[in-house]
Amino acid sequence: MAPAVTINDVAKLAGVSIKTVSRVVNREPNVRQHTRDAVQKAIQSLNYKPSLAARGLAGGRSFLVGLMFDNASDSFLVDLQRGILRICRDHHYGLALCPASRASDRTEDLMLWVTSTQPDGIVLTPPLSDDRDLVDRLLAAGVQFVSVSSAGTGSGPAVYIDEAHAARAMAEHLIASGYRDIGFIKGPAEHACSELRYRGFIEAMQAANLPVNPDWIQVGSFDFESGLDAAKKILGSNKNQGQSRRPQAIFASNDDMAAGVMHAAYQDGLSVPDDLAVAGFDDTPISRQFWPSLSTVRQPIEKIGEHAAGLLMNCIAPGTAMINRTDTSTSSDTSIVLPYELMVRGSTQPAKPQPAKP
Amino acid sequence: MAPAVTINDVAKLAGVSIKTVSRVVNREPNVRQHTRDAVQKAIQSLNYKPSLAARGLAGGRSFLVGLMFDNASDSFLVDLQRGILRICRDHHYGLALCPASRASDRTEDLMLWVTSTQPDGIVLTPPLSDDRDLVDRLLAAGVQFVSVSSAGTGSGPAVYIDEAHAARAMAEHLIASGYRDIGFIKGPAEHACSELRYRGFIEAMQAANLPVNPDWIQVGSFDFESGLDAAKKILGSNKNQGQSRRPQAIFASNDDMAAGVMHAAYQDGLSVPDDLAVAGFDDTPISRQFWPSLSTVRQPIEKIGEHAAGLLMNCIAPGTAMINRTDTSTSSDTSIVLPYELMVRGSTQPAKPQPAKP
DNA sequence: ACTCTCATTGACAGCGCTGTCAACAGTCAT
DNA sequence: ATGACTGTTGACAGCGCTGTCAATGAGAGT
Repeated sequence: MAPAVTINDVAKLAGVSIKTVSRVVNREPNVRQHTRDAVQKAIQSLNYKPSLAARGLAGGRSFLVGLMFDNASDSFLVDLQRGILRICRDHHYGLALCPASRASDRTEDLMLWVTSTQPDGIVLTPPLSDDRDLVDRLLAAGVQFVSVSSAGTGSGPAVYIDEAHAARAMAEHLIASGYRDIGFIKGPAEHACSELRYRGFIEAMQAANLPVNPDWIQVGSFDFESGLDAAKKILGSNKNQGQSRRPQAIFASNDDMAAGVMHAAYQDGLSVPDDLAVAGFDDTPISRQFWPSLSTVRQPIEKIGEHAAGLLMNCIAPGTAMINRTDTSTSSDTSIVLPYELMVRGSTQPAKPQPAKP
Repeated sequence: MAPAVTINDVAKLAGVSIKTVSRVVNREPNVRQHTRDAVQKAIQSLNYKPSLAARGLAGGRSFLVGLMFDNASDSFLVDLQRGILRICRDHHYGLALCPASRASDRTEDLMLWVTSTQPDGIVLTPPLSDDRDLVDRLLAAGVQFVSVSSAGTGSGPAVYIDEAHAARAMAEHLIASGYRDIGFIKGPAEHACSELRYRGFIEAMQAANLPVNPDWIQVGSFDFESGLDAAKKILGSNKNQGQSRRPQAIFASNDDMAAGVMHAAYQDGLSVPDDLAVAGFDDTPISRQFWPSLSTVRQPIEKIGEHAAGLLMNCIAPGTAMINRTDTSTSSDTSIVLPYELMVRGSTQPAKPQPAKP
C-alpha cells in the first residue's frame, strides 16, 4: 500500500535533495528553471505521486476537503459533488464525505470526524449550514468552511441564490398566467430557505392584492411523500364541507414535493395544468422528465459547488489559480450570490387561453 | 489543523505509554482490562481521535475507502454511497470520492489518484467495474477492490444481482399481462449489464414464442434523453410507411430511459398503460413518482453498497465485525448475489381487462 | 526452587514528507 | 575589493502514529 516510488527515488534520479523535489511538487518559488525541469522529468518518468498521508502529517494539511450533508436530496448532492470535485481536481485536492449521523449528538459526531480526518476545508450543505451549534463549533475549531445556504447563520463565507427573490418570481409568473387561487407547500423549518421561499411567495401575493388561503398553505419535508400528503390536504381540504373550492395552482417549494402534488392531482383525476397548475423549485432532473414537464426555479447547483470549493481553495490553497468568479455572479467580500433562472414549462401553461386580466 | 489532543496527551493522562494507547485504540489484544479501561477513560475525557494522516503514514493504511465512478446516475450513486458510508462508519473508515475524468487516459488518472490517496480499498462501480484495463492495473497495484457489477471482468470479489434473470422476470410479467408486441431499449455497450438485461428479455420472448421486431429494439445510453429518442424511433418507426404498427409495450433497461419512453408516449398523445405499457429497471425514486407509477425491477442498491464495503472490510479491517451476510443473500466464496424484486406498478397494468390468452 | 512460557508493557526507530535554517553562490552598490 | 543582498539548495528535525523487539512479571511444570 505504500507508494512504490517515494520522493527519495525522484531526488536520486534528478540528482537533487528531496527538499528540492518537495519544492517543485508544491510549486514553491526559488527553484531554478533548469532544476525544476530536471525534477519534473524525474517525476514523470517514475510516475511519482506524493503520499497524501505523509504530506498531511508533515505539512499540517491533509489536501482533503470534506463535504458535510444531512439527508440531502439525491440530485442536489450529486450535482454539488460534481462541482466540488471539479475544483478539487484542479487543485489536487481530494473529497471526503461526511454524512451526519442519526445519532443523538449529531454535532459531536461531525466534530469527531473533523478532528480525525482533519480536512483542510469543509463544504456545509443545508440544513447543516443553518445549524448555529455546528457552525459555532466549526468556528471554534478553526476549520475553514463554506456554507451552501440561502441565508445560513451569517457566519463565514457562503454561496447561494436569492431564494426569496426566486420564489417571488415564480409566484409572479403564476399570477401573470392568470392564476389567482394559489396554494403553497413550505419546506421544513430547519432549512433556512423554507422561510425565504415562503416569504417570496407571500410578497408576490400581497403585491398582486391576492388573498392567501391558509387552508392552501401546508408544510412538507422536501420529499415526495410529504408533497403528496400536503397536496391531498390542500385538494381535499373542503371536500367534507361540500365546498369544492380548490386552488387553481400549487407552488411547492421544491421539485420532489411538486412531483407529489402532480401525483396527487392525477390520483384525483385532475389534469395538469388545465385543472391544476403546479410549480416546483430546484430544477431537478425529474422536473424535465415529468409530463407535463414542471415549471421550476433553476439553481445552478453544480456552479454553487464550484464556487464553494473555489472559496475554500482561496483560503486553503493560496497561490493556485482561483476559479473564474467574474462570470454571472455577484461576489461580495466572501460570499457569492449566483443567479437563478425561471424555468417555465408545461405544468403552468394552460392549453386553454387565459384572460390577461381576470 | 493539527488535532488539539494527541496520543501523547492521552498516554500521559492515563499513565501509560503511547504504545499502549495505540493498542487500545486499535483494539489489539493483550492489554489488561484495567489498563484498557483507564485508557478509554482518558480518551473520552480528552475527546481524543487519532489522526488519520499519522496512522496512515506509520501503519501503512489510510483508513480510507475510495469510491470510483464514471457518470453514474444520481440516485444510484447516492444510494450506493449511503450503503458504503454506513459500513465505513462502523469500521471507522472514511470515504473518498474518485470520479473518472474525461481525460484522454482515464485509467492512468484513476491510478494516480490511487497512488496518491492510497485508499485501503476501492469500490468499483459500472462501467468501471467492467473495464478490463482498469481492473488489471488495480490488480497489478495490489489494491483491494470490490466490483459492483452484473458480470464484470470476473476478477476479484463482486456484488450484484442476477440481471438477466431479473430482466427475464420483467419481460415475463409483460407477456403474462397479455402484451405480445414488446419493444426493448438496450443500455450502452460499456455496461456489462446492458447485454445481460437484453439477454433476459430475449430469453423470455423466445420462451413465449413471441417474435422480436428489430425495429423495436433500440440502444440508449441510460439517460432520459436517449430513452426519449429511442422511444420516438420505436413509436414512429413505421409512420412514414403508413404502417401504424407500434408495440403494445416497451421495456427500457433502466428507469431514466423508461421515463423518456413515457414522455415520448405522452407527446404522441398515447396514454400509459392503455395505449402503451412501459417498464423500467432500477426502481429509482422517479419510478414511484411518475404517473402512472412505473413497473420496474428493484435493485437493493444501498444493500449492495453495504455488502461491497463489507467485503472490503473483511480483507482490510480484519477482526472487526463483518456485516451480516446471512440475510437474503447468496454468498459464494468472495462474491455476493443479492435478490432483486419485481415492482409491478401502474405503467404495465391496463385498466381495461386483458384477455389472458390473446 | 528453577526454568519455561506467555501475557503485558514500553523504548525506539522510522513511515514520507515539509518547515526551518544554514550554506553557498551570484549581483550589485559602495 | 568589500559588504549587503537575493536567489538557490540541502541538512536535519520532526509531524503523530505504528511496527518491532526487548524487558518485565506472573503463572505452570518439573
